[in-house]
Amino acid sequence: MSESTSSTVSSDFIRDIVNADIASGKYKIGEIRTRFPPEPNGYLHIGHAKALWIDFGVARDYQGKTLLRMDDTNPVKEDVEYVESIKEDIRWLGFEWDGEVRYASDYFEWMYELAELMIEKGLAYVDDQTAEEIRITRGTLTEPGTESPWRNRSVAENMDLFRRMRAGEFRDGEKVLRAKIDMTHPNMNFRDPVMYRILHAHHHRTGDKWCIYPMYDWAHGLEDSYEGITHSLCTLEFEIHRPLYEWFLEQLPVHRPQQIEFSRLNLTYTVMSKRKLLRLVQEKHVNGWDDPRMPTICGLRRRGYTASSILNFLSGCGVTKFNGITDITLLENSLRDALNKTANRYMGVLDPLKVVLTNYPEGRIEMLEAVNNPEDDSAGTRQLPFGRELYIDRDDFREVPPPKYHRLAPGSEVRLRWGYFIKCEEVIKDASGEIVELRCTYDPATRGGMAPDGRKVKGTIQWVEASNAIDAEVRQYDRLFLKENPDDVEEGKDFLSNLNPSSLTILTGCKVEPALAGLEPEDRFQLERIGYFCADRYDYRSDKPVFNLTVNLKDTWSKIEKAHAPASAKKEPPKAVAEAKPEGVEFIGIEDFGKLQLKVAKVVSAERVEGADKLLKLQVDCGEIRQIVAGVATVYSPDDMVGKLIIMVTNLQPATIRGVESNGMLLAAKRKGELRLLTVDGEIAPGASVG
RNA sequence: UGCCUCAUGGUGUAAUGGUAGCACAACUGAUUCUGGUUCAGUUUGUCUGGGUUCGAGUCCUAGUGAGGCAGCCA
Repeated sequence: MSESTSSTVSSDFIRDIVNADIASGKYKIGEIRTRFPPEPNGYLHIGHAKALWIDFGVARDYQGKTLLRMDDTNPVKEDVEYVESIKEDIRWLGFEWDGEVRYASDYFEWMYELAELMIEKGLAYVDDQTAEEIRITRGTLTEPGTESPWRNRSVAENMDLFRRMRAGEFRDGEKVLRAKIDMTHPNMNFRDPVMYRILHAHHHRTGDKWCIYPMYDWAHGLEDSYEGITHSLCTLEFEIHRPLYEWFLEQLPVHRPQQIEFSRLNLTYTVMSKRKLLRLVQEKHVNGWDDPRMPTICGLRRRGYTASSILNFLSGCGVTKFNGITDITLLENSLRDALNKTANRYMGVLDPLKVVLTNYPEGRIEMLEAVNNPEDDSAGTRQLPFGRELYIDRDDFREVPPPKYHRLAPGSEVRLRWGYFIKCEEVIKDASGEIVELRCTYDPATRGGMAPDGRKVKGTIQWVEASNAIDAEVRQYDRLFLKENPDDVEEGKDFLSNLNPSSLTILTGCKVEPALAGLEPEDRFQLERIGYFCADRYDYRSDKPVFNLTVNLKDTWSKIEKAHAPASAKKEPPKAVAEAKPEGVEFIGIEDFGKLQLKVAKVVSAERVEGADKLLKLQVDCGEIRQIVAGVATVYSPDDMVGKLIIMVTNLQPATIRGVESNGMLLAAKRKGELRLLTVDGEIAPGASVG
C-alpha cells in the first residue's frame, strides 16, 4: 500500500504498458479504468485477491477507477448467494469499487443489438448443428475444422432465426448464433465461436426475460467496452482469447479496451481451482467455504489472517507472466510479521500438566504483572494470578531431557514467564506410568522472573494458575494437503488422495489465562511460545472460548530436536526398510553411503545402558576418544568389546539414544537374525580411514 | 507434431545494452524473561548452442523445458 506514495509509477510489465499509453497520449492520468469481473458462482480465494490487488492497484496508481462487475452470463451456474460473499470479501480486503456493483446482465439488450449488427454485417449466423456436431467439425489442435452446412444462410434468414431464438421458439441446444470467421484458423477460438446459446433458465437478476445468453468471448469485451475500461487485466489462460476479444471489438463501433494477462497465483500445499474447492466443500472434506484451511478469503479471515498480511504477501509476489508456484511460507511469514507487531501476548497451555509448588502457601493467590506486547509499549501490562497449583505444557517437561533441552526436567530449574524460578523435585505418575503431576519448589526471591543472585536459567516457559484457568477449545490447523502440489498423484487417483488427514486437530481442555474469556470474535492474539490464534468468528463465546490456530511461531527447537533424531526418523517419506531394528540404530540410504566416513576404532571401555537391554555405551578411540551407543548387547557383553578394533562411521550428527549421547555408529551385519560385529584384524592404528 | 506464452539462487521477484540486486527459505553468530522478535554475517542464480555488440540476463536465431488452447464454462 505504501508504494502508492511514489510519484513515478514503476514497475511491472502492466504498468509499463499503462505508462506508455499515457506517454503516447492515448489516455491521461485519471482516465485509467480497470475492473474486477468475478463470475458469481463461487467464493473468492487468494488468487482473486491477487487479481483484486492488481486491478485496484493499477487504477489507484494513476488516480483511476476500478469497477466491480458480476460476470453473470450463465444463469445455470450462478447465484445471488455468491454475489453477497464476493462483495463482503472485497470490502474486507480493503478495496472500494467505484459506484454501484455492475452486472453483465444489465448489458444484455445492448449486446443483443450488436449481435444483430454482426448478423447484418454477415459476420454471424445461426447454426442448427447439435453441440456434438459442432464439437466434431471444429477440428483438433492439429487439424482444421470444417464449415457448418448452415454457415451460408442469408442475412435475412439469420436475423429471423436469431429473433425467434430470443423469442423462445426453440428448445435448449437446438440452435446457436456463431461468429463467421475461419474454421481453419490455427487459434481454435476463431473457428466460428458460439456467441449465443439457448438456455431456458431462470436468471438470478433478469428472471425469465432472456432465454438466450451470450458466451464469454462475445460478452466480455463488450462488457469492458460498455464500461469504458481502458485496461482489462486478467489471467494467463485468457491469453489465447485476446485475439478474438480484439476481433469482436474491431467489427463494432465501440470503445476498445486493451486486455493484458498476468500469471495467476499458485500456492504450495493448496488448490486454487473453483472446481476443486467446490468439491472439498460439497464432499465435506472441509467444513464449508470459510473453513480455516481453505485458501478462500473468508477461510483465511476465519483462520485469523489480516487483510494487510495478504496484501503484503501479494506485493512481494509481484506481477509477471511467469507461471510458478509460490511457497506458502511466504504468506505465513507475512502473517507472522503483521501479527508480531500487533497481537497481544497471553499465556495458555494446550496439553496441561499439573504442577504443585510444595513450598508455596496453600490457598494464597497473588497478582503478577505481565507485559502485553513487547513490540508495542502502548499495549500496556496486565495482572496475572499466581498460586500453588499451576498448569504447564506437557511438552515443557521431560523426565529424560534430550541434549540442549532448556525446559523443565527432574532437578532442573526454569523460569515461569513473568513469575518465579521453579525447580522440579518429584514426578508423580499414575498406575500406567503416565506423568500426572509435578512437585516443584519455587524460589520466592525470583518474583517477576529475575534472580537477585544473578543466576541464570536456560529456559522460560508459560503457565496458567489452576484455580483461575479458563477451559478452552483450540482448533489446531495444519496444511490441507500433504504434497506441495496436491495434483501430483498416482495414475487413477486425484488430488483428494493427498489430503492431510491431520489438517485439523481439535484440542479440548486447554487451559488459558482469564483475560482470554473477554475477547470479541475475530480478536487475534499470541499464546506465548506457541503461536498466533484468533477467537473464532462464529463459535467463540466468553463462557466457551474457541480459538483457531492462525499460524505457529517459528520453532527453532523442533529443528534442533529433529537434527538430533536418528537418521532413520529424518528420512521422508519414511521408507519401510526397517525390519525389526534395534533401538537407535540408524539407516542410511544407498545414495548417502558414499558420504560416510569410515574409520577403524579401538574400544576403550564398554558398559551396559541402564533400561535398555540391547544397548552398550562404548568409549572408542578413532583418533579421538568418542562415546557411541551400539545395539549389540544381545550378542556381545561389555567384556567382549573392550580392546576390539571395530569399524565405525564418524561423520554422523550426534544422536541421543535412551538419553545417552552417541557420536558415531559402529558397523555390524545381521544375517538370519544373528548379529555380528565387523572387526579388523592386525596392526591398524585407531583412526585410520577405511575404504 | 498446430497455435499462444513463459524461462534469473531452494521459492518468488528486480536489473529497460553497462557492477546480477531484493525478500523469504537455509546456515553461523550476537542480543533476548517467548527456543519468538531484533541485529550481524554466510551459502546459493541468468535453461542450452550459435550470432549482433567495445560490452548481452536483456537484442537476433536455433534448440530444450514448462504452462495454456479442441465447453452451447468463465
